[in-house]
Order: sequence, then structure tokens, then C-alpha cells
Amino acid sequence: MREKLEKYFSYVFEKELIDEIVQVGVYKKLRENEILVDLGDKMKGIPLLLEGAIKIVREDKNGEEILLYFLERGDTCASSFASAITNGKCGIRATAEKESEIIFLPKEKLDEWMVKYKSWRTFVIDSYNIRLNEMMETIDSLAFMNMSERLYKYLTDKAQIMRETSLNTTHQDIAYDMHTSRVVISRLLKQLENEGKIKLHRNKIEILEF
Amino acid sequence: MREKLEKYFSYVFEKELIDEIVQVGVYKKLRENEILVDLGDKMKGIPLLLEGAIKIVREDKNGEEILLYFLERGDTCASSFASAITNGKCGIRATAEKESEIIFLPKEKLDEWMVKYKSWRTFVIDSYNIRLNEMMETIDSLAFMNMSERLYKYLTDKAQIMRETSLNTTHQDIAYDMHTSRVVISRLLKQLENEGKIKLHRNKIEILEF
DNA sequence: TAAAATATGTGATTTAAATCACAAAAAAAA
DNA sequence: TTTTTTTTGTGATTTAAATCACATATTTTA
Repeated sequence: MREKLEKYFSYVFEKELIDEIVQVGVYKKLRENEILVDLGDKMKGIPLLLEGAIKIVREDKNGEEILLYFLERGDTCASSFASAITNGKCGIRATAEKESEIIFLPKEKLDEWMVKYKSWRTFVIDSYNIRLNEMMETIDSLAFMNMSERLYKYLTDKAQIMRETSLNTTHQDIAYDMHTSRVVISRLLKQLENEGKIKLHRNKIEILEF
Repeated sequence: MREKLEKYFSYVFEKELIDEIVQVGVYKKLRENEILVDLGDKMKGIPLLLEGAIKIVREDKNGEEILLYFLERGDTCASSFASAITNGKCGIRATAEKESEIIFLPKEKLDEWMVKYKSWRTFVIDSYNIRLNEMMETIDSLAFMNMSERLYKYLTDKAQIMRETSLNTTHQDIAYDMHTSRVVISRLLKQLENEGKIKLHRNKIEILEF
């Protein structure tokens, strides 16, 4: 745990803070598709992502989903922070897109560290800012882009986060994330393939152009 | 200034913090439609809204707009906070929807107060959380609601923020905020009027049902 | 008061996306 | 190997929203 923490956080956190995190943090491995946070959960702490990729989705009353953004290593979940601090419920679902490793930080420390460590304050504020910007990008996509553009952005964004040039996914899964229908996705994917931007396989999409 | 600050913030901030704000804060009155923050601005501080209502919009490369949310008294602008702290550019435009009063807080104090005042930490984190939730609501609207539902939500939300039951606005202005066309808005408004939810006048919409 | 600008109303048409319906290929299970 | 399930492909139709085109109020200003 200390090893990975130092690998990704040594230039973010002071040594003393890393020491504290090692003491109170709880290491956890998530298998692919494991749910880390569900709708309505009350968080007793916040996760620090050491390795892997986490998908954050929003769900409405009818059970329909829309992807908000992905987390990658070095990130934390701003919604969890909110929930932990205010004792409120979490409005999102977080699912591991691949095997991931996290450190769970108990909520009692969150405010204490704000006073003690400049690097922690910076990290928390930066996390919120990054998340606000991601949300704005999501809003931009929904408001200003057509399905084909959104789809291409989805594919390239996800490939980046997953650190792969091919995605192992089905048309139906993409449709769920983008809150549309499988038929629409299949047609647009075929179109992107004809434009030479991607190559389609069963359960797999190769991205040829970024 | 002290008077209004105490009126809305005495139960939010400690007395010592209010004293400091009075010392370093710069009071400013905004007239209707005045631009407080524009795209690409670098913020030298953050505004604290004492009175009035501020509209926050996002703009894409083609100059097309979409409303993100409104601020009301007691609120601050999380994007400005981000911009002030990181010295980065602001990705939004903030416009006074009616005459408003703000206090401008210099960025040098923002981090200092995080260490000194528990109430400031709570205020900052709460502000971010409220904004994240607003953004999620905006995403919900875009992803899950049809135009008619979005329009009705827009009208009732805005009326609430403006503390009025009628809105002085044109169909075109609504269309800009919702990133659609005037014709679409005019038709849907007429439909809402037929359902008895609103009453239409020139330059004015009465909301009959909340 | 006449002309111009602004705001709203409404039919007709187009378009992107959603939906329906079904076929076929590939993989998994029996 | 046969059957079943999962995944993908594609024509046809429907629908919400966008766009075009123009009429008619209402207000402003020349």
C-alpha cells in the first residue's frame, strides 16, 4: 500500500500526510464491475483511487442511467466527499470498470487534515474543480453535440481512461451509458467504422483514430 | 455592508470571520444584466452574493449557450473559487439577472481562512457540494426530460430564485438559456398555458402552478 | 402619426433519434 | 452436436424537436 501510495501521491501529499494515510487508510481491491458506491449510500469515508478505473453514473426514478465521468488513479470521488462530510446520501453509483485498488479514508480525518496539511487542502479543492469541469464537459456534450459526436467522444475518453486502444464492451452497454438505444449505437458505430475511425468486432471496438 | 453580511451570514460564519470579511471585502452593486464574470476571465477573488440573483451559463465555440444554474443570496461561485485558487481561466459567464449586491473576497485570504475558520471550510465545501448537485440536476434535465418538462422546471426554478411569481422575459431569452429555438419555446409555452399552469403576456409569464 | 423594430402565433416541412420488427452470426450451454 | 442465449445488422415507421416561412400584434422611435 505504501509503495503505490508513494508512486502516485508522493508529489501530491507531504510525507507526514502519507504516513497518516498509511496508518488510518483501509486498502481494498475491487474486482471488475464491483459496485463501490450505490445510490442513496451514506459514506463513512472517501476512496482514493490507486489503480484502475471507476465509472460514475447518475440514475433517475425510472432506473435509466447516464454516465457522468470516469475516475482514474490519483482521483477521488467528490460526491463521496460531499456525502461523508454532510452525512447526506450519495446521488450517484460508482462501479469498477476494471480491477481497481483503492484506499478508504475515514471521514473523521477529512476536516482535521484540512487544517494540518496544505497539500490536503489543495488536493480536495483540485478534486472538486476537476469534477466540476468534467460535469461541464458532460453538459456540453448533452447540450451541443449530436449522438455521433458524443459516441466518438465516449469511445476515445473511455479508451484513454482504460489505457487501451480497444474497448471490450457491447453496443448495449454503450447505449446504457449514453442513455439511448442499442439500435442507435449500432448504426452510428457502423458509420464511424465506414469513416475509418474505428473497427468493430464482437464484444470489442478498436479505436483507430484519436 | 456589515449589516447585510450579518443578516445572511451570521449563522454561517464566526464573528471573527465576519470582522475579517468586512475589513478586506470589496462591496459592489451590480445592475441588471451586468456581467460579473466572463469566459476566460482569471479571477482575483471570489464573489459572495448578498442580494439578487446571478445566472451562470456555459458557452461553446459557436457562441451557443446553455444555462447551468442560478445563484441566490448566500451563495458563492464555485467556478470562481476554482479559477482564483488555480490561477486558471473561468469556463463560464455570470450575469446579474436583477440588481444584485456582492462582496468580493481577495484570493489571498481563501486558503488562509481554511486553516483559521471551521465555518469557512464548511462554507467552501458546502458550496462545492451544492454546485455539484445543481450540475447533476442540469444533467438529469438534459438526459431524462423532454423540452416541455425542462421548460416548466426552468420557469418554476427561475421564479423561485427571483422570488417572483411572474417572470419578465421573452420567449427568445428562454430559448437562449435552454439552447433551443424561439418557435419551440412559444409552442410549448402555449401548451402549458392551455394546461392552466401558466398565463402568457407580452414580456411576462405568470406562473399559476408550482 | 407613420414607420421601424420587437415579440408572439402558427401552418408546413425536415431531420435526428427512438422505436418496432425481425434476421443472422457467434458464443455458450445443454 | 444441437439448442439456447447473446450480440450485431438493418429495413420500416414514428416522434420530438428543429427549421422555414410568414402573419399579426405591440411597442418604440423617427
